[in-house]
Amino acid sequence: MANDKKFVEQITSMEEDFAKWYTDIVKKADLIDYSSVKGCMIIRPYGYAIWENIQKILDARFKESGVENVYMPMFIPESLLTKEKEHVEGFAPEVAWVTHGGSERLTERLCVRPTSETLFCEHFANIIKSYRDLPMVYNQWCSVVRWEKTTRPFLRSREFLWQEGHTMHRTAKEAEARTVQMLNLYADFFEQDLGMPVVRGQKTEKEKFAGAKATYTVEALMHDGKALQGGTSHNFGTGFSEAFGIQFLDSDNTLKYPHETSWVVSTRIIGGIIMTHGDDSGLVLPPAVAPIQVVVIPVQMHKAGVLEAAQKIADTLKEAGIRVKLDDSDQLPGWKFSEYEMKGVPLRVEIGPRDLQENKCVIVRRDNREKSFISLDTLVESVQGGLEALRQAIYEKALKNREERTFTATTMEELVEIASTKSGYIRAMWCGDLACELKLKEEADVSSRCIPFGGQPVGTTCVCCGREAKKLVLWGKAY
RNA sequence: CUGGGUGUGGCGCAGUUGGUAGCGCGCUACCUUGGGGUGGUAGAGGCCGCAAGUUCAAGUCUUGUCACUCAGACCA
Repeated sequence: MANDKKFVEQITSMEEDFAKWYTDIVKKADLIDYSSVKGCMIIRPYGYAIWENIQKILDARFKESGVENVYMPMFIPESLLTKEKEHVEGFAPEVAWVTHGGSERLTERLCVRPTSETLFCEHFANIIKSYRDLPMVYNQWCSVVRWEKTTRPFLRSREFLWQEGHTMHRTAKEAEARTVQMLNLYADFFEQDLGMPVVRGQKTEKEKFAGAKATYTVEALMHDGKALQGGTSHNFGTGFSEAFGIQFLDSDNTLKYPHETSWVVSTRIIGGIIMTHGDDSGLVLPPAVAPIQVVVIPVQMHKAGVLEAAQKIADTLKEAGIRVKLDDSDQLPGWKFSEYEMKGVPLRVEIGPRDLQENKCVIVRRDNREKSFISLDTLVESVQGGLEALRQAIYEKALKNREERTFTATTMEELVEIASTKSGYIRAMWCGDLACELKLKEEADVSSRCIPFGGQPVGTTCVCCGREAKKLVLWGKAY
């Protein structure tokens, strides 16, 4: 039953204006509302449910890997924040300060946490005494505040939700292993659950986290060819330990500094989901995090038996552990189709009088709108199969987009040419010098996204200066 | 922070040489329709972002300010 009718236009098309398309979706899919404080957004039930699903999946995996959840205060005294030099320099420009309690001026101003390394470190210094106290593998789910100049829902807001893991280890080797372990955990989550292909790699000195020894990243490519850092995992070495005087007595009876790691994902990944999978009809949600995985829409629901049949379908799916919603509101079916497409519900089940007689229903996939008529006897299998097929299809589509948008440059002219005419990743060799990185920014307006793990060299000399190069870097424009 | 755009019922907009606010969608009720936003009837809803100024009179002119938004710089 081919359907070539025009679909209702309710949002700006991607082609026309990607940024406007994005904000249209965020609003029309009921994910957020703006608040009276610039850059602070209200995450509405549908948007928050996505975050809750993300939390549920990640939290379970964290705990499987030995993570314990804690909660740290939201205020950091100025003296504490400034203990690690690189760290404070990285964050000072964008922290919000509390200067008064009631009407009284505080003797020391407090910053609203932009991140909690310093708080964790202060605490670790108090509780770590012996090698027997290690490793310490903590995480917290909270919000942080960064006074950004320009803001965009999910992508850059002044307050945002995240998780921040902070761990302390006896040896450098163990800390490095944890850093990589968490990076891989994120990568699996992105690829398997969110259907977002990622590149695992290391950040350059310039792009790494303030105070870190090494920063690893999973980089995703959005539909418009801009990169988004999905998750990040840092190895701090002993830098913070030394700054905060965290020491433990090792089994050889000498005092040592523990090795620290930190790893983060934020609500920004919701923006990533939108910009990876969405289309001109709205959101497309990966089943793993979709608040509603299947919507059941009765057609001619006042005819005998229709609503009952729809209810039975919903009940059957719910029993099978599928998140299902029956929409028996008095909106017209066509209206409902558009509504749930905007909200990115992966599968739609239609049931009407015609299907009843034949013990059938219609399943429609959100990503390609393919309709199939299925027997009610195999409903659960068909729906599960449909969800799985969609999961794979959106991953493949995103992967194809990335492949089509990954270019290679061996000369500066080539790189500038690509950067000015195309949008995506540019693979190019780099000597490791900051000057060349800055020059690429200057001349091609690209930044280094990461040094991919196992990246195959595309040459032997730096694309910028011509000196010997060993590292392949993915360059691009980022959110 | 720099530069551009926009602020008028919930949303999208109109509003002429200054004369005291209108349209579409949505919302409410009823009818109708129902496999891609059905059609109709009757309603509710506005200190025109905020503050000064000019004027007999300001949505309209002036200045300031705030917010949203886009493009940069910066960051998850």
